[in-house]
Amino acid sequence: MTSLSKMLNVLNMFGPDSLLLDVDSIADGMELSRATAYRYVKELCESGLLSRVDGQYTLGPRIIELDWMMRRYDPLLSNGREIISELCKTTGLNVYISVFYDGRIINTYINSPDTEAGFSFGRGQPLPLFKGAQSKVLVSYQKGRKLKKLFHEAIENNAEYDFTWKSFSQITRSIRQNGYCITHDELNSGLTGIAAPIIRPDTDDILGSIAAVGGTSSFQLLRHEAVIELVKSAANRIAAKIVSSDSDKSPAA
Amino acid sequence: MTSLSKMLNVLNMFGPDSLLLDVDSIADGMELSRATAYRYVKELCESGLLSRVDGQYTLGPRIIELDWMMRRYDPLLSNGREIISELCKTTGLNVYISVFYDGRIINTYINSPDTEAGFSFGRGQPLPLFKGAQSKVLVSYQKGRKLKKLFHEAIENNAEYDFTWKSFSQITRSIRQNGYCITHDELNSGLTGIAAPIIRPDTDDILGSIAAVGGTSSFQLLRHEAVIELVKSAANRIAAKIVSSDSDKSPAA
DNA sequence: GCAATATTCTCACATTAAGAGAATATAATC
DNA sequence: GATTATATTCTCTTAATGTGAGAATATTGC
Repeated sequence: MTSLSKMLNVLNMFGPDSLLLDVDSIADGMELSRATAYRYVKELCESGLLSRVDGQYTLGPRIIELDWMMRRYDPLLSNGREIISELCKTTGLNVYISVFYDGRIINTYINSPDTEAGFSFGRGQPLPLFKGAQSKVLVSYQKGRKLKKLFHEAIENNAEYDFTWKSFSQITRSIRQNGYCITHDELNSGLTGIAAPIIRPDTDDILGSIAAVGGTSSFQLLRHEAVIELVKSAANRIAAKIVSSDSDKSPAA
Repeated sequence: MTSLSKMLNVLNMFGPDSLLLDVDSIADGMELSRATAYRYVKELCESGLLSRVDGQYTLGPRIIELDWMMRRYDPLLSNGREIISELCKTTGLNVYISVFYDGRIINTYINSPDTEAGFSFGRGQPLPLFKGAQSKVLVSYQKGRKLKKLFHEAIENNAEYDFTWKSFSQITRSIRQNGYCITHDELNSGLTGIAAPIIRPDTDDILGSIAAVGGTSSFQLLRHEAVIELVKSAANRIAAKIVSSDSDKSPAA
C-alpha cells in the first residue's frame, strides 16, 4: 500500500458517526505514527478536503466546492431543471434524477412538490444496483458487454438478488422494449416509481434516468399511462436539450 | 513538493472549463510523466474522487457522497431546515445559510420561494469575505484575536477593500451591537440582504449566518424592522435547537 | 475478431517518506 | 495579557518506495 492510498484512506475514517476526528484517532485508526498522521492531515487540509476545527479535523470546504462544480456543469441538471420542475408540478410527485456512476447508482437531484423536503438528503444518496425503477432502467440500458459484465460482477453472486443470466436479461430486455420501468414497494414500501432513461439520440448513450415517485395515495388519482408518457417525454426533452446545447458550443462536432 | 501534494493538486486541474480531462493533459499540466500521471489518477479513482468516463477522467462520485454526508450531519442544516423554510414562506424572500470555513465564506444552503431556483447554484457558492450581509455578519462576529488576524491577512492588503483597522473595527462593532447587518446592492445590484448570526448561547461561538435576500420590489412590501426581527428570531431558534439536540446526545456535557 | 489506444508492469536508481523526540506555535485559563 | 497545556511542525538518519522509460498487457472501437 502506497503512501498515496494511505493518505486518501484517511478520508474513509470520516463517517456518519465520526465527522469530527482528532489526529490521534486518525493515527490509531489508520495505524500511522503521530507524525505521519499529521503530515497526511496537513496535506489534506491544504487541498481543502479536510478542515481544522478547534483541534479536531473534519471534511473540508473543497468538497462542497467540487460538488458545486459538478452540479453546475452537469448537463443533466443544467438542461433538466426546468423540465423536472414542470413534471413535478403537473404530477405532484417527487422527481428524481439518477445516474450510473463507477458501477454504482447514485441520485443526483430531487425535486419535491413541497419545497423543503428532500433537498438535503437527496443528492448523493446511494441506491441499490437493481432495485427501484431508477436503478433498473439505468442498468437495463447499459450496452451489451457492459451489461453482462455488470451482471457477473455485481448481481450474480450478490445475496440481495436471485437472478440467472437468462431471467435477468429477460427483464432488462423488456424494460428496453417498453422504454420505461414501473416498480411498487421495491425501495420503500408504499411507494411507486416510474422511471425512463435519458438517452442521447445522436450517440445512443444513456446519460441518466428520470423518475416520478409517490405514495399509493398520490398514484390513485393518476392514470399510470398518462404519468408514464409524461416521464418519457420529459426524458426525451432533456436529452434533446442536452444535444442542442452541446452543438451550440462546438458546432463542428 | 511531496508526491502527496502533487497528487492532490491533480484535483485543481478540474475546473469549470475542464471537467473532463485525459491523462496526457493532466501529465502535461502538472508536469508529470505519463506513468506517474496514471499512478495518481489511479489512486484518485480508487478513492472515488475521480472517475473514468470513456477514456477521460472527471470528478468522482465520492465527492457527491462526501457532500451528502456533510449536509446530512451539519447541525445547522438538520436543525435549521424547518425554520428556514418558514422564514422563506412568511417573507417570500430567498433565505441563505452561510458559514465561515477555513478563512472563506461559503454558502451552504438556499431556500427559494420558487421551488426550482437556487438549488443547484446555491450550496458551495463562494462569497467575498466582507461584501454582502452574510459575510459581514460572519466576519464581524469572529472573536477578538481572530478578527484582527483576519483583517491583517485578508482585508488590509486586499485591493477589493479600503479599510483601516479603525474603520473596519468600527463597522464590525456596530454590527455586533445591532445583532444584524443589512446591505443594499453589495453582492448583486438590485438586491437587499438582511443577515443575523447564529450563535450558540452556551459557548458564544458563531456557527453561521442566516440571511433573507430579495430584490427591491420584494422589499418595498415589507417593513424592514419586521424582517430584521424575523431573521434574528430564526437565528436564535436555530441556535437553541442545535444546543438542545446536542444535549440530547450527550446529556453529561 | 482485429487494430488502435489506453493502462499497467518491470526494473534500476535516487528521491524522499517515515519514525522518534525535541522545538515551536497555538489555544485555553486565569 | 501572561502562563501553562496541548497541538503541530522540525530535525535527522535510515530504509522504503516513488520515479521514469519502455515493454507487456488490457480495453475499446470498428
